[in-house]
Amino acid sequence: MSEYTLENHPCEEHAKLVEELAGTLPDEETLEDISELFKIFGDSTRIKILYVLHEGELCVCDIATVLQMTQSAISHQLRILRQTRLVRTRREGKTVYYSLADDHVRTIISMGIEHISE
Amino acid sequence: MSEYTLENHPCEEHAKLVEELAGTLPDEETLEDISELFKIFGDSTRIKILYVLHEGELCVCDIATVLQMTQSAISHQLRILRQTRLVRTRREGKTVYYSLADDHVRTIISMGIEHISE
DNA sequence: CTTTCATATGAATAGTTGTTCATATGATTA
DNA sequence: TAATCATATGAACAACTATTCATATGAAAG
Repeated sequence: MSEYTLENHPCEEHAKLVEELAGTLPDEETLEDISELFKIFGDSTRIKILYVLHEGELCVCDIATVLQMTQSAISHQLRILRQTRLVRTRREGKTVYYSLADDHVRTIISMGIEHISE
Repeated sequence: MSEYTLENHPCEEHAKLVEELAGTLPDEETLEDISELFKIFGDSTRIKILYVLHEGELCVCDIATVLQMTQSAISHQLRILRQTRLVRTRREGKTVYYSLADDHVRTIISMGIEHISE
């Protein structure tokens, strides 16, 4: 027995507050989506990719060169960024150019940088 | 051979741009710190904890009750949030109250919510 | 001092994730 | 059509992580 319920709650006085909060909590799916979004930013390779795309579009091999990583590793990460719609692609012959999907991504990165530099 | 260098780069025309970007990229440690920060937000349990603390301080067992999880699981996650200075603690007898460390945390969560609702 | 309560933590485990290697796809050029 | 180039992807593996269970700590009450 270690999972508390609203019935056997040990801090009796908090019961009302707890019940209220349980009501205001967004649904599981939404909270899952939010954490999934942040999970994308929680990898230094992906942060680096997003950072270099900050300036403008780049092709896959250019990103690999700048970050000194293999084309495969970069491509795998770009797939994740593409699936979560954080980056956009543009094809030009054999080359595929990647760029940030919108300014939202920029803002989130800036937010992280700001928090770190304190 | 799959790791590109500035020397054997296949997209000759991009060489200059690539070299420039390599220079503007923040140092490894900073980028690691930023991704580490986002990694904290990349777990739904921690997001939920931060969300319920949004309203005000709560003790460990109250958080466990609201989130319908074990005290142990919550305590482990609170340790991570404490170590990364995203939450603060205040002791009152046997009870330990947790609250958000600063408004920065609030802003980041709002950011995530905003991005999701599109 | 013993018991009880709230919280913290170590060890174990199951699930997840990032990179590598090999190979496939899809577009250009010879 | 064959060869080459840029990119994508599947499988495998190593590293990491969140939860559970058992137990420890530390404070209050009896």
